[in-house]
Order: sequence, then structure tokens, then C-alpha cells
Amino acid sequence: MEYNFRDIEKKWQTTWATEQTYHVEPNPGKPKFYVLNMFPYPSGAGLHVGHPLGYIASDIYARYKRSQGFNVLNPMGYDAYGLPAEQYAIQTGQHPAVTTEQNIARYREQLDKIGFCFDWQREVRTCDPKYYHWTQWAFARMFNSFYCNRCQQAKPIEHLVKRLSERGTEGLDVAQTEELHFTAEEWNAMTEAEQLQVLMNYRIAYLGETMVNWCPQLGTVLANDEVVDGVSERGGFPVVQKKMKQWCLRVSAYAQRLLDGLDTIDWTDSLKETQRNWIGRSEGTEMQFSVKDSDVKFTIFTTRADTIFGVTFMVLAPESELVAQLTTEAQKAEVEAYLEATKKRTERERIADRRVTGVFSGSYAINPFTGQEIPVWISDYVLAGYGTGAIMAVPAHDSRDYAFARHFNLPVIPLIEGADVSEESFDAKEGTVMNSPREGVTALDGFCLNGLSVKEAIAATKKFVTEHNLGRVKVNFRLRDAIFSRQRYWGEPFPVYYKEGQPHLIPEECLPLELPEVSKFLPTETGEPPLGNAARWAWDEQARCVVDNAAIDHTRVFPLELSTMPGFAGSSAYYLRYMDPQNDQALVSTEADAYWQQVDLYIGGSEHATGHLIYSRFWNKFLFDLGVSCKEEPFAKLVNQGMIQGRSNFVYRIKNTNTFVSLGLKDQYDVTPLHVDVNIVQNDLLDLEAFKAWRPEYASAEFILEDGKYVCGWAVEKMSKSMFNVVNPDMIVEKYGADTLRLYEMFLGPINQSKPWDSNGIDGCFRFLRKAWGLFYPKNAGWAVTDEAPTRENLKTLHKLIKKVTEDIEEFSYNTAVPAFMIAVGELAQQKCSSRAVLEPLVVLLAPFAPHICEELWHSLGHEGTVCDARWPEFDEQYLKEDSVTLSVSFNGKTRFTLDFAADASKQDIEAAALQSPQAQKYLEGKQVVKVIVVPGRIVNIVVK
RNA sequence: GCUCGAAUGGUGGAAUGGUAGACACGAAGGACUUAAAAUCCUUUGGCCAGAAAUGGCCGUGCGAGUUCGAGUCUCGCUUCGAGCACCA
Repeated sequence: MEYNFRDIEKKWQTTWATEQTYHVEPNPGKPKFYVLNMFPYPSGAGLHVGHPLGYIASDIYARYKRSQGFNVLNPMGYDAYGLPAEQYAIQTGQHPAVTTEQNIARYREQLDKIGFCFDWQREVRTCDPKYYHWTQWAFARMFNSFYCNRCQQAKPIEHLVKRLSERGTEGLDVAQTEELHFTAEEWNAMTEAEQLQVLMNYRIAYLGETMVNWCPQLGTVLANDEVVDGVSERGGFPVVQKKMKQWCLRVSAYAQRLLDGLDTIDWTDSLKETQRNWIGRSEGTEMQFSVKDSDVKFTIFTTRADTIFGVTFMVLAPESELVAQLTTEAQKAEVEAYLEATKKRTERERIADRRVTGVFSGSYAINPFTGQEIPVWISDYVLAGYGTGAIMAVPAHDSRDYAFARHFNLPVIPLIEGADVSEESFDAKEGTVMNSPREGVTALDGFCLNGLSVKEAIAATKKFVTEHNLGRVKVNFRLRDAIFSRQRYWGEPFPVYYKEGQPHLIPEECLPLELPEVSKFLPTETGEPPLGNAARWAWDEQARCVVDNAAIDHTRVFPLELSTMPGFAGSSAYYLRYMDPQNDQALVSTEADAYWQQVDLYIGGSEHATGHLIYSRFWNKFLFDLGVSCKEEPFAKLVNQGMIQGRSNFVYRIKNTNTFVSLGLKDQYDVTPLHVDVNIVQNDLLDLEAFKAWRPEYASAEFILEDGKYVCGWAVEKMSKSMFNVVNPDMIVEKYGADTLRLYEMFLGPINQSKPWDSNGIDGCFRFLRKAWGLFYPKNAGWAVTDEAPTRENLKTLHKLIKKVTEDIEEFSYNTAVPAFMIAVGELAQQKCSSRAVLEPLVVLLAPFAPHICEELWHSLGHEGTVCDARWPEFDEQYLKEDSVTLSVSFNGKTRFTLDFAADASKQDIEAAALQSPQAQKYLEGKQVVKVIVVPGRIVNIVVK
């Protein structure tokens, strides 16, 4: 019987769907295993062969775990909010919900064809009100929480309110936007609106006036990770800095926990490193400087407190509030001109053009250690958002300060013995300190660092600064709070309305607050976000429902928030929702969460390292603090699948003709390489007829062939329509079947490695499946499996395979597991094995990789149910033992010949036999044996002189 | 600039410090066939010697080192990829 993959795959996909084979429920009697893929954004282009790579890898693992007796949760859903659908809506007027729905249907159809064991009953969509109910709910909880630094935990805002009313900010150690100081009396004297305003300083979800990345073309703000090289990640439009009132999430409060948590999870080092970079912990010192002839004092942050004696100027960020305070009358005009000029430069220009710019403020700071006067400058190389927005500049030991000092002719004082600072600064934190203080300079309390190493000097300075109350030791993080508003339509609405200028939450029981219909998806004439076009977008506080805008009276009916949430909102806790997707009382029930706990295996791309993977860790930690999630980290193990790149093909057209020349001959002509659709090229040979039919202008094409063939050139590029190198999984499935596609995607290379899609090798996987099928249904014969006892050889092949496949799956080394199957099937075919005792375990082993064919064979073997529930075979060491072993014999490390020994031969026996073997005599002639190394089972190395 | 990772035939890629190139593709030759497709068999890192069996030498980006023995470990480079980047 032929291997008819079309019938087989259709049959089992239908059966799995109708019988809900992969639906799971918590089962306390069984250990759980939670496998998760990063859910896709359903784009209009559909899936290409790169998308399923991770899904197949996790599907194999899920099926394997199920076979091992685990209750496996393997859900799938859609990250359905996003810019492309909205941009498309703006262009076509099509409602994003409609296009999203269509795209999802297409994705589902494509996914179904590949035979995944997803539990579709648990599907979630971020744009579904039943889903975003809980996104809004989490936001509301963040709004109503603050972060206590002392207990390192989020707490209800009422606790803070109570404390403020009792003791004010005295001794308060909480995460905050800026350090406020007031007494209990002052707090109690505030109006409600004033109190609410103050609380914004502490809330985990807060409305903050911050510099944001504003993208005029997209009409929205973007998060830092959505801006790449100064342009928007989506669309590549310019991004400018703009001060706006925005919802923010106080992610920075969790910086230390986000950093520490990395040590507890099984992620790749490179990904952890990326997150460590992004969090950017830096331990340093804050020091206070007073200003000459002024009451103003300001604080700077430095990691090199030891260089205090080398400070020759101070620098303020242009946006710093100190600029106004420190600019003298004489410098005012110049400073203002400079501020104006910097404002105009976009971030991109600043990155592209790093010329040194700056202006003198006119003021002088006083070095607290020496009393020396130091000029205060303003320059955009100092960032307002990091540290205190002010620095002490030590040109001798900081390259940026050095560049600035050289440009404006400021003095450079070297502080490290032997450091040559005539050409460049000496930035390394090493060497022996000198000039600290210089001769003739007296330092406060006789403080002296000379002769110490840099490390010692840093420690000594920190101690001194703390003791003399000149500042404090401080840890700074680069991680910024996440900007959480987007001026877009297609996103989760905020459950917020504005009363007396202050945001108020709509009550939790009124959630979800559904996204309203709008007349158009563009910003309003007055520049408000698209939700400003909604006619019915106001909150009636008494009726507790959404009403027409016309009803707004600011006493009972109030306007609702017009921004929506960003893309990462919906994807931050979806793994929790999968545990309990239908629950309308809670994001996830305590029971469901207690059973499924956390994701055991998460598979997805590393491009989310500083976006989704940070946000969802933050989000989950917050929910952990609330007691909603029982685990602090959401994803115990993470495997990054590599990107599948495109493999483009080229034809070479002779210039000004319609003649195409084959690759090998192209150098003889003046040619233009042109992309050609990879789907009409096979093994780099062009299908000439298909090419002529591909485009009208090629209908009359002529060819110069080599050996009667047209050979195309190729290159690895991004998979994209414009390169004509997109390979669609449905086409592969149509031609070879899903099982072949699955095997081939795994066979292509290590899962975590980026690699080009090359359809050339796919035949090998198809042939393998046909061969495997042939063991059960040989050609020109019926069913071949018998109850015959397996031979020792059969069992050896089988157990070798069990061992290899089990190990490979555990290590995600699928690309080596597939060849193991090929070898085993080859061996069994040669052995003419028909024994059920061997073939049945083979089916179970192969099932995770090629579920359809294995399901069919499993049923042919007379079983019910699904092959995934069959017990995973265990290997038995005894079958792997050999009667004899072949050892290679080498002389001075160079292998010369092999010898067979009994499996239990002793080292001495092996050594003696090797030395006495006739083959060895040739190499021993005239030589002296120095020593013999015997590694049992491996090698005999004879060292001769 | 800093951090992390990679480099092996024509191609994708295998190799607990122990016979480098598994397996697959491609290529060449052969069988079957009227023919083609499909299938099966053989060869396939390079160079040299030989009629052949076979034998020899060289080979894992480059240069050192450790070791009886290095693709694998250490150090120094080169190239490519990824992340961060005026973060004080």
C-alpha cells in the first residue's frame, strides 16, 4: 500500500478536531507540563515557512511529554491588536476587527494543516473584550498600587494614603517619579484633587509628563524598544522627542527583581545578557555640589567618585530644570539659542551626527572636596533621563568629557600614574591614583587618594562622601518606566475617565470597557487620538455605563480616556489566561494557577528580549505581588528559535535583451541579476516554461543554457515578497504532506540558529517517511507486521534509537534526532524487520515528529485513542552492549588501523594485543615504545620515539 | 566602543578531548524502463602514487599553547552575526 499522506493527514486532523484529542483540564493526579509558543500577530500575509518552526519544535516536545505521562497544556491564540490592521483600516476604511478576523481565519487554516496538538478550546484573542477585560483589570490594579522598596513588593495605594496621613513622607522608601517631601499635616490639608495629583507620583500605573518618542507619521508615541535607530520599528518613520502627558508603568521599580530573577530561570546566556544590558544596573555615588554666589545646590551621579580631584567642569542636560536656575544674565541669550537648537535636532540626528556642542551657563559650582570653582556647562551629551541629568566632568578619564574639554579648551588633569592623556582619555578603571589632591591643593579633612588603586579609591571616596554627608551611595538603572499610552484606535481602551482634571477608574465590576465605534480611524481635527471620533465615549458615574458624549456635564457624566494601550499590554499575561480562558470572575482562578503554575517551556524569537519578555516578567511579578500568580517568573525555560531567512534565486539577463544566461556562463556577458520566484526553481534549476508564464514580459525570453539546463544564482536574504523568496507552508504540505514539512523544518539545522529556507533537501525527508511506511506496508504487499520475536540486531537498532531520540528531544537537538530515525529505519529495512515488538515502539518514537503517519500506523497496529497517549519506550542498556568492540590504534596520536577486542577485554590485554598485532610491527620498527594509553571503548594510543 | 555568539566539503549540517565530515541534499556513474517519472545500487574533502587492491600526505578561519592525542580546552588575532550604545 502506498503512503498516501493526503488522505492520512486529512483523516487524522479531522478526528483530532472532532474528538478534541488535545483538550486538557487540570488533573491533580497527573504531573503537568506547560508548553507555550509566542502567539502570533495575524498579519495579512499569512504564514510563511519560518513561522511554524517554533510551533513544530514545541509541538514535538508537547507530544513527547504527553507520551511520558504528563498532562500537557499547549495552547495557541492571537496577539490581535496592532498597527498594521489599523494602518490598513485608515487606507481602506475596513474595520480592523474585520481584517483581523479574516487574518485569524487564514492563520487557523494554515496552522490546522500542520497537525499541531493545540488545545483550541483555550484560544485567546487580545482584542476580545472577554480577554482584555483582564488587561484592563491589571491596569486598574497597577493604578491602585504603589511599590514599597523596603519590602520589595507592590502594595495597595490605600496603605500609602494611610501612611501619608499619619506621617507624611518622613522616612518613606517607595518607588516614585520624584522625591517629594511633606508632612502629615500638609497632606491632610490638601484637597482631594491635590492628593490625587500627589499620588500619581507613587502609583505603579501613573499619568506622567515625560519626554516621549513621538512619531508624527504614525500619530502616536512609541516605547523605547519600538524605536530603532531613531525611526519607528514599524514603518521606519522619524521619531522626535516631545513632552506629553502619558500613562506609564513603573517598571523601574522592579529593576532589581527583574535583574535578580534572571539567575533563577533557564534562558540562554545571550538573552539574559541582553536583558541585563537593558536593565543597566550601575552602582555609583550621588554627590552634592553648591553653586558660587547662589543658594542653588545640585546633585550629580558618578561611578567614578575617585576622580573628584580631576573635575574641571560640570555639565547639565539641556532639559534639566537646573539650566534655568544656573544660567546667568550674561549668558542667557547664548544658552537660550543653544536650547532652541538642541530641541530641533531629532534623536536620529543626534545619533547620526555626534559633534560636540555645548554652552557655558555662566555659573560656577564648588568642588566639595577642595572648594575650587568649576564652570557649569550645558550640553546634549548629558541625558536628562538618566541619573540626575547633571554630571561632573573628568576629561582625563572619560572619553566624552575629553572630547568636550578639547573642543572648548578646558583643562585636563590626569589622575592615574603613567596614563597618557595627551591624545585620548584613559577610561579604564585601573592603575594607581595620583594628583588627588594635587600639590598645593588642600582637601577637606585632609582627604587623600594618592597611591591607592582605582578600586580602593572608589571605595574610600564613597565612604568619605557618606560620612561627611556630601552625598550617598546610589544604584541607578537604565531601565525606564514603560510608556503605556498610544494615540491609536486598535488597542485596549483604558478604564479611565477624567473628573476635575484627575483620572478616575471605572469600577472593576463594570469591566470590560469595550472599544467604541468611531467615525474614522484618524486623529481628530483638534489632534486628539482616534477615540476622539467616537460619539459614545463618556462615562456616567451614577448609571455606571458608557453614554453619548453629548451627555457630558462634568458633574455626573465625564469624558473617557482617548488613548489606548500599547501592543505589549495584551501579550503580558496571556500565558496566565490560557490556564483558565473562560473564567469571567478572575484573570485566572487560584486553582487553575496552582495547577499550571508557570510556563515550563516557552519558545519564541529573541527579538522580544527587550520588549515582551521584559514587560511580561514585570507584569507577572506585579501579579505575583498581588497573589494572583503563584510564581514570580512566568517562563521557567525559554528556547529561542532562529529566524528562517529567505533563499533567493537569481536569473541573469543580458543587458538590453530578453536573453537570460545560466549562472556558469554569466561572466562572459554584461548581465543584470534579477530576482526570480523561488517557487519556479528547483534545486537551483529554472523551470523555463514556468518562467515564461510567470510574467508577460518574459513570455518571449530566450535562454543560454549550460548542459541543457538553466542554473540560477542564489543568495540568503530576508524572506519577503519583494525578493520572491517567500515559501508558504501550505504549498509544501500540498506537495509532500505536513509530516514531511515538520521533519524537514527540524532537520534543517539547530533550532536556535538562524538559517535560510532551502527547499532542496526536502525530498530526503519525504523519502524517509515513505521508507518508514514501507516497513509496515511494503510495496506490492499488504500489512507486514508480525508477532515474530525480534532479533538481537532489531533490538539493538531500536534501543539505540530510543536512547538517541529521547536525549535529543530533551536537549532540543531535533536536527540530530531526525537522522537517527533515518539510520534506524534504514537498518530495520535491511534487517527485514517485521516484528511488532520493534515496529510499535518505533511508531511511538516517531509520533511527535510525524504525528499523522504515526497515528495511522498506530491504528493499523490495532490500537485505539491517540498515539500520543502511548507510553514512551524506555531503552535498555543490555541491548546496546557489544560482543566485541573495535578500537582504533594510533601512534603518537595518529590513527593507523583498527583492531577488534572482546567487549570485556582488560586494559592490559588490549595493550598487549595492540603491541603484538602484525599491523603494529611496521610502526614499531626501529622505534621505542614510551607509553601506551588505552581508553576502553575508544582508542589505543602508542607513544613511540 | 562594550557585551554575547559563531566560523568544519559544492550545500544544510554531525562529531561525551579519542577513526573529522554522521545524516541529508546536490553531483557523477550504473540498474530497471520504449521513454520519462519514481525506485534501487555505487562513488563523492583535497592532493599524490598505483592497472588494481591499496598506500601516503594535507585538511575543521589565522597564530601560538596545554595534552600521548585538539574541530572540541587556554591565550592572542581575523571575519561574520546579534544585543547595548553620549547611561557619566
